[in-house]
Amino acid sequence: MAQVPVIDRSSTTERVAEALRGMLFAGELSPGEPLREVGLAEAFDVARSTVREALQLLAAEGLVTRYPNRGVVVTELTDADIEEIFGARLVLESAGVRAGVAGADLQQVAASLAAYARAAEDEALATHAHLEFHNSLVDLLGNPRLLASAHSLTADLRLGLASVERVRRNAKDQVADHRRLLRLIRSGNEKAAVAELQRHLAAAKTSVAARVIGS
Amino acid sequence: MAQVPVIDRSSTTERVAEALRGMLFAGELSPGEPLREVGLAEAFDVARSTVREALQLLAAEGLVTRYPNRGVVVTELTDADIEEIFGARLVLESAGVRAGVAGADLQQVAASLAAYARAAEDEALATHAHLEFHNSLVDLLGNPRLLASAHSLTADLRLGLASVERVRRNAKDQVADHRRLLRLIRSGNEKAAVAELQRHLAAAKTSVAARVIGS
DNA sequence: GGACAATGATTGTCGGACAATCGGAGTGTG
DNA sequence: CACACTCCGATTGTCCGACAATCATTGTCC
Repeated sequence: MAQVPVIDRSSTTERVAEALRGMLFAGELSPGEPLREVGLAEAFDVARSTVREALQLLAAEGLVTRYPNRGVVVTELTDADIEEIFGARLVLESAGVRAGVAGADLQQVAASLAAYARAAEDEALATHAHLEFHNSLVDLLGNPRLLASAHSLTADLRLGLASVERVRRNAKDQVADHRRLLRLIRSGNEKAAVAELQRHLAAAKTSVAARVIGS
Repeated sequence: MAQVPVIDRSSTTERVAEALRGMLFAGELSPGEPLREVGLAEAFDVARSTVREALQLLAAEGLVTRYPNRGVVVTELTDADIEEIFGARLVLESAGVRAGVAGADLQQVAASLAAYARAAEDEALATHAHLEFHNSLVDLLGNPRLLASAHSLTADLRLGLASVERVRRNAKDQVADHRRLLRLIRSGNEKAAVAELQRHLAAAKTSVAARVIGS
């Protein structure tokens, strides 16, 4: 069978959810902003029930929060949330790093790092590529369920970051930071690699917390 | 304010989902069994849209699986699923064990073990208490998101176990097994504690796999 | 000024409707 | 008999309209 054009077989609900995800990550919707069912239904020209299902999907992913009888709002990250997210990431990613040190194939991690380096100039792309590198560490465990958890965690973070003006450090430095981590994994020194990851995440956490809180 | 009876403020959707969860864990619905929207709507005497929302909730939890245009069936665990679940549990629970060795408060773990010991005689209760003990290990990390992941993993397992006749080992032995793990955590020997957990989970995995596959 | 009642907006739930899709039964063809 | 095709019933996906329940807010009264 030769090249066949891809047919979109997704449901309306899924397409609405995807559209909202895009708006969320693009920062077009700010944390705390209410998402009204009727308004969205009219805007997308779909039925209210379809919007409800899409919102429930996003709620399950943690991107939006449902307040019973009062509607859905874009999830707002508290400092406790940020603490939790980075704590969970440390658990998952350090497990991935250990797997890497123990011999898991690092090809995908290297590819993610290269993609990150290429995207470093573009703000929006860089954030995505950066988090994908971290997720690729978790993927060293070869466990789809853990990878899904990691994706969920980083998605929540993107949510908080999208709406904030980017005062990021020199992009080159950022990439170099991650290159060092990969080098440590390759060196086989588990202690050092995990310690570097921990240091990196701790720094990122304070950076994120400073930007998100009180916004 | 004196004793006030608790008012059920849950939505109809949530109550339907809870009812289905109960039936799932009780084994009244077998893996692979289709859940028809109209049938459930009539059985619970609610609207079809309400059933749809409840099913979407359960699908997000992984208890049921949605096949587009063909409906929802009780999730069937393949051997790959079991591999994944136990792999993920090892990551989460070993992280919890490390936190315990490092000094996290073990009171809740001890309480879960005691509850397990009390419930050991009743088949259904014991399964639940057993998994709650393991979840309490993850809770040593003090991270609600990781605890939620652990709950999701063990819930999926209960699903597979509920429908299978229980050929379990002597309950006393089971409890003693876990008591040993707690003792190792208290001893402060990280290596030994993690190794014991790994051994325990590996044994459980083969036991579960033998019971679930080909059912 | 604060308890309280009226109001308006929004969600939660219901019922019915219909097109799209799927699996399977039946039919024909080689 | 194996295979391809068509038709059909069952079920889901999506839409619409309706209404009670709930909440935040505004306005009222003492």
